[in-house]
Amino acid sequence: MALKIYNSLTRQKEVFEPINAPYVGMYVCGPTVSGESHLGHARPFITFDVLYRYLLHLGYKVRYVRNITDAGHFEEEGKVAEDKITSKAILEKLEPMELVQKYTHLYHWAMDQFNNLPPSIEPTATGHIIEQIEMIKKIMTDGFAYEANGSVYFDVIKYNEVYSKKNQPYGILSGRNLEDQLDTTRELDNQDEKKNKVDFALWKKAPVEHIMRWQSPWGEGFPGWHIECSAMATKYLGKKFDIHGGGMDLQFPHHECEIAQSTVCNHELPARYWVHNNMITINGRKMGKSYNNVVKLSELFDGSHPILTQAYSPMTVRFFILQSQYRGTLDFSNEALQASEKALRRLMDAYEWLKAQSFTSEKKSTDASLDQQLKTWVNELPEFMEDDLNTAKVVANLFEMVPVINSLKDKHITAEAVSGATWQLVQAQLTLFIEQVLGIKVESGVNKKQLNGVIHLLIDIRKEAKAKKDFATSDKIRNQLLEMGIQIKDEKDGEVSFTFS
RNA sequence: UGUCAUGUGGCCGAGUGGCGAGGCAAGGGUCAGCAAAACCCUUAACGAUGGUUCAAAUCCAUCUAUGACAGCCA
Repeated sequence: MALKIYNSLTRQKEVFEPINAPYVGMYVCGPTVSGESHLGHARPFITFDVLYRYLLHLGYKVRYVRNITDAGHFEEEGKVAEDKITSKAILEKLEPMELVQKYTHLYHWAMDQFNNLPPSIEPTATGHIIEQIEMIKKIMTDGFAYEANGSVYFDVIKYNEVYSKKNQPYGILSGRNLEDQLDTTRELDNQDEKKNKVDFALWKKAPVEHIMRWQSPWGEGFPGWHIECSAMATKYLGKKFDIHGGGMDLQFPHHECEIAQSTVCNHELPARYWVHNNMITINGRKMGKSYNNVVKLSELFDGSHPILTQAYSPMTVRFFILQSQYRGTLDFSNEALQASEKALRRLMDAYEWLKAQSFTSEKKSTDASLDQQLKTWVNELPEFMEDDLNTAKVVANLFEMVPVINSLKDKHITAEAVSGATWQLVQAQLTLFIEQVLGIKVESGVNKKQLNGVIHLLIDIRKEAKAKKDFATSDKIRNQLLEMGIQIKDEKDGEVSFTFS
């Protein structure tokens, strides 16, 4: 069976065939580091992490490029032309790059919490200004962009005229036609610079107060929103690469514009497979500032957002996301997260127990149908992954096996019911799919507060033992704690303290 | 308003026309000093109305509700 993924470009599931096997190039749009990452960011990065992991598992040599947008773009194109990062920096009295650094660190921290593998290359927009300028120059030379008052715009109408004849109209990815947009695009103020309202900026002239600015053939300014991804993808993955990923909200206009830019420069569609994850909603609503329901990842992990009734661990959130297929919307609620938390614990308890067992392959099975059923569940795991990353089905099968494992643990079934070889297969495949493919790691459920409580309890028991002159017990507690790296010390005043070594 | 999606049991979510995924919750039972866990069993859904079909959650049409995009957004 071969890996099939849904290609937004062709609107169907397609068998994945790399251009240049075993090499695979994958580009995923990363975050704008003008603020802290929120729950919405978690989905694409976890989704594409799983795709990355699965491609690696299949034996591909993957170059995974995920950018960091640190240049800031216009909040409202044409109207205010204000740099998001700069404006926030003034509010916080931080240098723009200081702010970028701060949020980049926080973003990396969150990615690490989720157990996402780092990408192969993580280029920044500000590190590729030259490449972006070169690309814009090329687009202008070919006549698909024009300068107006120090800014450069992409000529969408002209592009559409020329490339419609080559079966590649503007709107090829999003399924929009240009005529509709010309009719319905809202009239924004101050658009006189553009020949047409559908045109988008490649380079923007920097207003005097703008801190982030670079010298260009058109004066001082900063790059437009879309050009960075085209420039960096081309630089690191070539003119044509395998997979381009991102959130569904980026499909239009961002990815559409990327296609137009790259096509003009490189004379071909930049990527073969366009993969888009769907959005996360909160209690049925989209996350957005106006709804006051944007949950930052740090708030999610410590439960500090008012919408949350408790904290949720990174693995709970990861598991929650993987319980659905990436192309559907996923509704977040406390109830749903709590369900995931409990479910994950049950799954991992069973898995960890099984992992610690040893089986000998000589043992024959006494329950052939159960033996066969386990093999079937395990063998279906790759099939589900290869059907457009149906992690929901993978998880469902994992849960089918939990009662069997627990029955073995509680001796409701005998160890001989299933052959040793099958148990070994189950062990190996569960490790592969839970840890490697889904990227779920064992979380220690014990926090410091609980641990301290336990130590105090042991200290109390030791005190009681000493009072009864049961020194065997008291020494056992002290010595074994010491072996675990916890040293308890009897103070002169009779109090007991402890330190972790 | 345009474009595109979506509507599955109390909640979250899979579903490739043909014996009702899975998780959480709920009810009953086994086990058990109590509790928890675990195991077994049970309940329950396919937005509405038509249509195609031997057979539809699944295909078609209309309606309805919700959402996304069209300006930033994962």
